[in-house]
Amino acid sequence: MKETTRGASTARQQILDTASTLFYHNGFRAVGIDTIVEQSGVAKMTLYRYFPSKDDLIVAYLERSNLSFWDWFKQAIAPAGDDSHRQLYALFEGVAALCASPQCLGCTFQHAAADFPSLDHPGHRLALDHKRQALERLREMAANAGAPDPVALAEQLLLLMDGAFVASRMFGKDSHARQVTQAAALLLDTQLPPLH
Amino acid sequence: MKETTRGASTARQQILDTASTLFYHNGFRAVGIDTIVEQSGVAKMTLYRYFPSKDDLIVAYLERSNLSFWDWFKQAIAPAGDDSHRQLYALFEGVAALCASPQCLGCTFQHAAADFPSLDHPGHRLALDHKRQALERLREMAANAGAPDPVALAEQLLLLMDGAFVASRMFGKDSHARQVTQAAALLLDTQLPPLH
DNA sequence: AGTTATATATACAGGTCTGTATAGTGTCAA
DNA sequence: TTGACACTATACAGACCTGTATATATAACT
Repeated sequence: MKETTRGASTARQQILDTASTLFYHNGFRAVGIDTIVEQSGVAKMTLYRYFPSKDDLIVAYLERSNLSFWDWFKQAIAPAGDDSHRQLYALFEGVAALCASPQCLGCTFQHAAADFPSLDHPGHRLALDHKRQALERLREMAANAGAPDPVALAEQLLLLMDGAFVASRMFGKDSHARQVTQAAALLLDTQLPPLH
Repeated sequence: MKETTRGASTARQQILDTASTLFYHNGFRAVGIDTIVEQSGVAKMTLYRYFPSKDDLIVAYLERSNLSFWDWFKQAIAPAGDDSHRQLYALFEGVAALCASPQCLGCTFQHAAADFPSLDHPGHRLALDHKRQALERLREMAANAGAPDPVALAEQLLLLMDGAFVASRMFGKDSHARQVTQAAALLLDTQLPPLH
């Protein structure tokens, strides 16, 4: 049998799209199910069919956000080809550009960790997973680029990246997040062998 | 007339202390007035006498948090004496130590900005004010230390500091926030004239 | 003793929240 | 035509939220 009819998947998509915007802009606790129902144009029972609880919806949103992040990540480093050193430069140019875009409101995983302090909550757990993935990916790139201590470099770079997202959330598109490129470049220049 | 009797000020203090812990741990929206009333041991009407609305209580909390931060700041740079260059080193050793302490749960102004996205909300406004003060203070120190571009250096350092607080909130006391000292030192070494 | 200010206890109004219950509509396929 | 399925519309339960109303107790100062 066809497992999804046309209407079924679009309703779910519509709910998730609406919830994403609302969660990202207003925070998880500030957005009620009723608001998502109204703005998505579906019936409440349809929402609860696809997402049995609000937490389930939050989890679906965060999982999709994680995938979106890695799509963005790949695209940001793509111009640098296969050279990890250049990829890291390109990445932090991408971060600055992202934070300068008007629709950027910081990192949703930061907000999830703050909104759900308990480590048991799936929101906090997914936020942690996301940051661990970021650390691992940065470590890998740093190692490929020849860093003597790739773990340390990756951790320092993630500090800058998260700092940039904080700045973006607080100050908007004209924040000091623009300095992330320069700061990352200095860390890279000091801890990587020179570009050949 | 004496404007405050003994009991009056301790009740207000008790309310503010309790609210501080709860807001910092659980977030602003997650904590209800009734919870603060219960845990502080005062009557609800007493709370509303000192703080006519929850927003007023939040404002009082954030203003006191700002003062606490600058107390901590002064104490963190005190061992470095009057030398701005050494003060900046000491500051970021202090940030790493703070983030490594078990009671650290990140920066409450980050949480305020995320919880209250509207720039009109006093919570967001106070968060912005706090970060602007931090930028200005760092710029001043960078200038005193002889930085050719003190604004840029201050902005880069604030990225690191906020990144460290994010790490602390997410990962707890054993986070990559420890790398903030090393990263800041590299930025300082590159952008300040050498220590005499 | 009497006045005033401070704090308590408790109940409640009116709103919002998550999640459920119920009944009905429209569509597609056998 | 019948039945299965996705979706809609609406009402509601039960909890929690902010803020107020009311009546009372306590303590200090005159």
